[in-house]
Amino acid sequence: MDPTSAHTAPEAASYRLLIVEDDADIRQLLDLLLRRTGEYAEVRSVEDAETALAGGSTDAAATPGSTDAPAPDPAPDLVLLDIGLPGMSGLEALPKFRAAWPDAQLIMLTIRQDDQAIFDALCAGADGYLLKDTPPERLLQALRDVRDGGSVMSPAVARRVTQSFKPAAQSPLSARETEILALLCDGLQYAAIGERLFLSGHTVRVHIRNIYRKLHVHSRAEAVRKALGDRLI
Amino acid sequence: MDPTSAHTAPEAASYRLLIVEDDADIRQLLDLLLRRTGEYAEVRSVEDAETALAGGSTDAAATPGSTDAPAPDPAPDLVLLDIGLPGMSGLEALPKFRAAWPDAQLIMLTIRQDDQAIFDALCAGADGYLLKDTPPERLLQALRDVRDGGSVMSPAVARRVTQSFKPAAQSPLSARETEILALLCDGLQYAAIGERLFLSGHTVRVHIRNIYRKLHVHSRAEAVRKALGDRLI
DNA sequence: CGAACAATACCCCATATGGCGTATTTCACT
DNA sequence: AGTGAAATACGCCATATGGGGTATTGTTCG
Repeated sequence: MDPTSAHTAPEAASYRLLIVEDDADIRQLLDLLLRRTGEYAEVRSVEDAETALAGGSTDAAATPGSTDAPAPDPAPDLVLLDIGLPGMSGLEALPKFRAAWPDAQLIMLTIRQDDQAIFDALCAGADGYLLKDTPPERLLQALRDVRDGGSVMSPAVARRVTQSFKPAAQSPLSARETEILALLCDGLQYAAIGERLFLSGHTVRVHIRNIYRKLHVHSRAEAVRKALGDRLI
Repeated sequence: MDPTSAHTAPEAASYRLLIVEDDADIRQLLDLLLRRTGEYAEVRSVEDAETALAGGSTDAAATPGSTDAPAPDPAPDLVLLDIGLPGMSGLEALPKFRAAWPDAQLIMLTIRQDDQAIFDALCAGADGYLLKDTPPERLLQALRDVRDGGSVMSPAVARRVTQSFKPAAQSPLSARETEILALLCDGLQYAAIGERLFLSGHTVRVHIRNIYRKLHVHSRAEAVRKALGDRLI
């Protein structure tokens, strides 16, 4: 029943963490928190993406057990990545991390919760998105969820994401126009749409003309883009 | 620090739950679990969507405090909705619930974790998606997150969702073709694309022809649909 | 070294598209 | 009773589109 122990397998194989966070205080706090759990074979924390990709370790001194041998740093299994980094931003770093460690779980850990950052990160291939105000217990739980093959999003982030799937609140289009727009998105041409709906091609054309006017577009390509982007269909 | 008390405001205003679940055992278990917290002004549980929308209560007998007056059932603030319901499915019920209670949070609580169910539900306007194997403590935490304005997804569900944002693993298109496809999605025509890329319209046309062949489409509309749907751009 | 592909550029041509009209009917709202 | 929007249908016409070719130049890979 204890939520902190649920799903916590008896120390799965070696599992390596990498923290990329420029703020020294937060970085060391995270480093300490995650080390203390004893759940991870390695916790490495660096201050920027360049260092992470180069293999260096900012807080190496905080790891008494490690030798000074420049171990060829095995791939991390999970990366906690800040967005607001000096130099290469977390968003720019995402694809590079993905290329460097294809099997690593890349989790954003940032203060930003605007749509821009969230969807940029997800579209760049982030496997999760946590906010920095996540309480320690929940952060640990989230990382366990990721280790178990799941993904995680802070509730505020999940809200943005679920909202993004919702159909447009109010479409400027009539029911008939929406119906025709859907067929247009399927690539059907005037006559074909007409056959489906038992209309003349002329009528379909008028409808599409009205759709273009209402959506402020001038071509099928733009109409399809807007229809899919704004979830009009 | 206790994760079960974090974010739990001192009994916010009245907050009503509605559970729609056909399995009597599960329904009563949920009902009991949620009532016991004392966090909710009302916990109503019904066995199908029709009953929920009609205002009836299957487990009314389990609510000793309630009178037999047919109260005009105030709108619930949060609905836990199963998908595999007898009669109207949870997916069909979603829009009706949304229409009946525009401000309610509609959270799926189901055993299904296939892409079909998940994305159907989200596209139909679900505010969250939890799996039935969610441990009780985590279910309660999730509902608190929802009450606080967030959304929730079980890790396995969140995984599917985050994956859906990732760019296509391997596109059949060359870099140049991808570039041209992007401009095509913007609604530009041959000549305009050519101007942007310092190409002749003829060349653009050949590229687009090749794109069509590789994507198995025959029109701009289909190409745009596929490009956006498969995240080729 | 040859095959295959990517990228560039041009040709012909039937058809689809989109901008501009007009017109009728129905239905809702004022 | 009138105004407007939606849905139906038709016209003209310049241009864009897509299916079919050919050709040259590189690069890459076996």
